[in-house]
Amino acid sequence: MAEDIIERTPLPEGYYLHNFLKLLDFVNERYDDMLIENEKQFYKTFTKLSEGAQRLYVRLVTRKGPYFRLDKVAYAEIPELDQAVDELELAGFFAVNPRLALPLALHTITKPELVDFLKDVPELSEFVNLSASKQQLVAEIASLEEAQVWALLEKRFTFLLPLYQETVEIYRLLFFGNLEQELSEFILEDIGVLRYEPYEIRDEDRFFQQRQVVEDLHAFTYANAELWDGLQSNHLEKVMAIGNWMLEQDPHDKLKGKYRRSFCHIGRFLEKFKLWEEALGFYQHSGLHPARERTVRVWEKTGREEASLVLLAEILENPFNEDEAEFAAMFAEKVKKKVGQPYQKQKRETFPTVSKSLEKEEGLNVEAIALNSYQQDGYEGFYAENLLWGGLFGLLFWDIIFMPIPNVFFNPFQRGPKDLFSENFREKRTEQIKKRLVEVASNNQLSVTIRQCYEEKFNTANYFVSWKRADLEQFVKIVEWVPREHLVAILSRMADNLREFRSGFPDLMLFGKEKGDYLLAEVKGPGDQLRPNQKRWFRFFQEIGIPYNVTKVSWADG
DNA sequence: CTCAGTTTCG
DNA sequence: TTCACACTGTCTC
DNA sequence: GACAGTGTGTCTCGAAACTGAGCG
Ligand SMILES: [Mn+2]
Ligand SMILES: [Mn+2]
Repeated sequence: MAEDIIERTPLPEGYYLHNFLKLLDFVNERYDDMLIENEKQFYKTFTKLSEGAQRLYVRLVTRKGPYFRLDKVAYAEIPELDQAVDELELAGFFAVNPRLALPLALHTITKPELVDFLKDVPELSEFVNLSASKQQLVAEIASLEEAQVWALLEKRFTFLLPLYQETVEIYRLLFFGNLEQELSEFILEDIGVLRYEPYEIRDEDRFFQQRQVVEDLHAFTYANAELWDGLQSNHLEKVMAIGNWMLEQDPHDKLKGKYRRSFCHIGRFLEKFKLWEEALGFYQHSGLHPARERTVRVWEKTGREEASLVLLAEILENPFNEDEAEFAAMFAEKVKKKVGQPYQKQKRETFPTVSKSLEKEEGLNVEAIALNSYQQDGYEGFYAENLLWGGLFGLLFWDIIFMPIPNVFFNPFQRGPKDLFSENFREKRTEQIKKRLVEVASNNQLSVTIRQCYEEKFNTANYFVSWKRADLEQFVKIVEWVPREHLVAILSRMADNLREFRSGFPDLMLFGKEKGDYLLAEVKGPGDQLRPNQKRWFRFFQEIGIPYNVTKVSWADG
């Protein structure tokens, strides 16, 4: 493969500063009207610093920190370190020994260093247990007289704190459109990790149109990160505090969707604590799916069946999506039955099922065991699920995904257009998609086409193609074995709404002896059941005549 | 010493 | 900050 | 056996360095 023979030339010294300046320049050029005075001043002052100072600032501002210990900072390409530090402090880019929070400063000191330090300082060591864990030690020190601890620490250590962090974040946000991506994106191509599609970015395409959105997104990103921390650590007070903060915000319309999604997560979290009314409040402010579903369920289990029936009727009238509609249809009958209203008996939906009694094997999941069994039955096959079908879509529609249409590409490091998962993705590319589907239906060289795309685009970032796990021969097998009208039907449905139809594909792709002889199998072990999106694909397969089944595995004794 | 989780770096 | 599954308890058939 | 709720592993670029904890 081509990537094996790429020689990696070492990156030029100070490459990170070069990239940082590229980022700043890109933003300055594009967003001059949106930068505030403070940010423009940052740029002016920064670019006047010596190269060593600039390098040191970028080195540290891109690290986690927030504190750094001067005695631990050393970079071969910054020989005059002390001089750079002085310069940065004088110019206001570093604070030296600012007293932020003790735990943050203690974080820069390893446990052995900390014990060593405490042993020399009887004023502190008499109050702490030196054999405690580091976490405890930090907590104990933090509970002592703060000014005294700071003074003692500063006698032994010098702490650096890069300033203008928020300014740098605003620049990053303006460049990437998010805070997940970092400066390291710039070198991924240089070092051969991956490539980015060279799509066209027009001068007038900007991720942000208003300063307000930049600031609102910045604030949201911070709050949301904290929120997720609270959700994952089961910290009720923290989640409540952030939730209430979020409720008080009045962000730009473009941010409302993000807040609403967070409200749903908060509601679910509060339900776990049986805080029904609080959860309902967040659902009411959300409005996104599954907020109404959760509202109905909470009402139902807290004796408000009548209200839930009214909301269920509203949902059925105007469902948010297929998932919500299916829920409402099912749950309405359940509630009617409960309150003694006439209801329709729910008929169980059945799908073609193959039952297999197989032996459990150490280290193999149920999908692999089922696949083994099918292979013994004479099938050829592999584990497919969403990655394979997504990958196939990504390869066959590559140029359409990266088509240069207005306002979808904003920086050189995107894995797809901004509207990839929006409802009007297809609408905006109607003709191209239509034409491509005709090609898929009729091109008798499709396996060649897919090989070419695979080779040409190998390791190029694409939201749908996971190169690490993609297997060209599997794509080729599908293209050769699955009847084209089936392929077209599946791909067309995906293109309709990539958010809804990128998931729910069956686990296994199985092939018989002759072309056209194939099967999609969703493996279900004991206790597992079909998910709503899996059922939706099955109904679609049924309609089209695509062969599929549920493979129910039970464990044989022995 | 090993081991696992995190952070840095190119 | 997604998707699918494992595991649990409850209810219904 | 269906359904609901809860929790977990997985996605991350990968190698190397660093850190803290537990073990013998
Ligand atoms: Mn699966
Ligand atoms: Mn499965």
